[in-house]
Amino acid sequence: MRKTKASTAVLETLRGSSHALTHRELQDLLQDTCDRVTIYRVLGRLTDEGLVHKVSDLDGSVRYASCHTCESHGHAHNHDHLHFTCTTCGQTRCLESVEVAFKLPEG
Amino acid sequence: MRKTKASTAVLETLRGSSHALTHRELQDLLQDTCDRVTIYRVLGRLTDEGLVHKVSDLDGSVRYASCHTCESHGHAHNHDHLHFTCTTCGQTRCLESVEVAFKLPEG
DNA sequence: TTGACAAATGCAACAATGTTGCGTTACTTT
DNA sequence: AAAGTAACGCAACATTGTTGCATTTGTCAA
Repeated sequence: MRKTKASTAVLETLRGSSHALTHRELQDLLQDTCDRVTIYRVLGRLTDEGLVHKVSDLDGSVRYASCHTCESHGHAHNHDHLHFTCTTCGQTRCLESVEVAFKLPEG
Repeated sequence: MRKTKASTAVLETLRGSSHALTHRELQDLLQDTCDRVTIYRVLGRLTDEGLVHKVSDLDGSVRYASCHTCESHGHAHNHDHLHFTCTTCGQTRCLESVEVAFKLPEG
């Protein structure tokens, strides 16, 4: 993946945000840095690379967050952590250090 | 909420399905029973009433499932349970009896 | 440093998903 | 059976995401 104006802008914006951003929010923040199609493509690549992860909210809106804890792990890293969405402000953020326990049924 | 051809058809279809369905899948299953806009509106009402719940998949697709365990509880019931998505067949279903434990951080 | 190749971009067009307005239909209640 | 309103169909619109293709721009090797 090449380092371009668009890809660095998207990644920087996500890294600078405390919470997960939608495509629309990124588009607004990036103004005329690049085309909206490019944002979709950059997000796709960043997600593939594991630098960013895709979160879908309870209401169905899709958000992206930079991968703070696992960004150096390359392709095989995992994104397993909770996401917390505030029902008041609507912001979604990663809770990377909260552990979850559950037991899946047989089979 | 009135009992109409569309609302009963949607609810029956969801109840008859072992897994959560997208709007598109419902539309295909219901054929010419009603308009696609009506399906959206029925799903909205059923969700408000608590007869159905909305699940958004990891990939961002929105699905609906009938509420088996809590459908008689009316407005104040909760939908708290896990959803399991098979990465092979893509089906999503409710795991209503699996308990989850985690500890939210202070504040 | 330069030239070449492939990756990435912009633009236009399209596809899919979800929403709104409005006149008409059909549940439900009295 | 009549009346009132919720729900419907249809058309139009809005938003979100995808694809094709010609052009631009990183990157790597000579």
